[in-house]
Amino acid sequence: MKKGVFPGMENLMMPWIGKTMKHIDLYIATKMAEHGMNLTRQQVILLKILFHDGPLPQHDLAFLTDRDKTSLTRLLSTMEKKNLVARITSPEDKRVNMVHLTKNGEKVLNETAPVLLEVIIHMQEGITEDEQKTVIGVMRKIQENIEKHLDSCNSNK
Amino acid sequence: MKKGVFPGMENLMMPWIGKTMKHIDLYIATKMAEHGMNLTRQQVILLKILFHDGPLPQHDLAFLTDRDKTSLTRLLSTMEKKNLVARITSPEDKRVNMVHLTKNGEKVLNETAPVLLEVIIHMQEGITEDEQKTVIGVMRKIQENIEKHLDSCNSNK
DNA sequence: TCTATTTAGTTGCACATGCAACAATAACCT
DNA sequence: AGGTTATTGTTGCATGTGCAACTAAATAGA
Repeated sequence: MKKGVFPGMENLMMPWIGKTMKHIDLYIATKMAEHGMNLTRQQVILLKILFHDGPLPQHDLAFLTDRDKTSLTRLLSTMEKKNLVARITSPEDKRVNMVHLTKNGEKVLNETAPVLLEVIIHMQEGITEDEQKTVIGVMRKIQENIEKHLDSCNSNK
Repeated sequence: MKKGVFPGMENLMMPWIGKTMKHIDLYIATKMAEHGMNLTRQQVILLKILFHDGPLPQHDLAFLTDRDKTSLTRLLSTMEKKNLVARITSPEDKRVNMVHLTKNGEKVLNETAPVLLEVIIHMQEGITEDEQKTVIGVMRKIQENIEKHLDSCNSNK
């Protein structure tokens, strides 16, 4: 039996993108586990952002990562349990939680870097710069298209 | 604040692919909801496969959709609750559940088709055939790369 | 034949995601 | 000042995902 060919969908990007992303997530998790780390792609990205752009309110983190605030709440809860980040209520605005990278979080991020680099290099083998640019351009275009059509739906209401 | 630019990751495909897929899933869910349907991308794909390739064991469905058998178990449970599919134990091999598309599932799939077509057309606006082929080729290549490296890891053990 | 292994499917646990509804706080505005 | 509105974050509920461990059934092998 052939694997992964949906009837009438062989030439569509959508199924390919979805499946590839699933593979990437699994590969990252596997590689992390190999190095004794228990981190998801999403967690690494959050660590990276916090390292570069310092303590940030949850609202900003959700915006930057294009994630629903409720998803971020739970992602942070997971990471807080692992002592990667810390929530500190802002004194100026008691509604706001400033999210800090902990010492441990910084240490883990550093250990993560070479593993992630290896993953990226492996994934990109045999793919040209031009192809990568095309892929990024198309992804951007798809997102623009979706936002455009979602907006026009909303304005119809 | 700029949205969606991870420090040092602007030129990597990975974050773009992940985010695009999230947008696609949301767009599909929104469009389905607009037409009074409550279906995810994953459910539609399963319906499509069952329609074309008839009743199938869960094992085969998991293999075809490149999904862990446990994920499929729960995906089917959701769909069974909605009366889209039915599990029927095979008389020849009592371990096997043959998954059937129900009458309702077939009806829903038919209603789904035009909506899905619209979504695909919207998403692809302004993207050339060549670009799509490149994207699919790159996705396939990434998956091959990952499988290759995962295999070599396993054989090292 | 009778045990050992393999196979198909489920369940517990952990993780990620979004919508609706909610509480707490701040800002706005009359 | 005081009520209304907006903002920030959490929780309930639903969905999808995978690994480890399990049950039940079939198959292989001694």
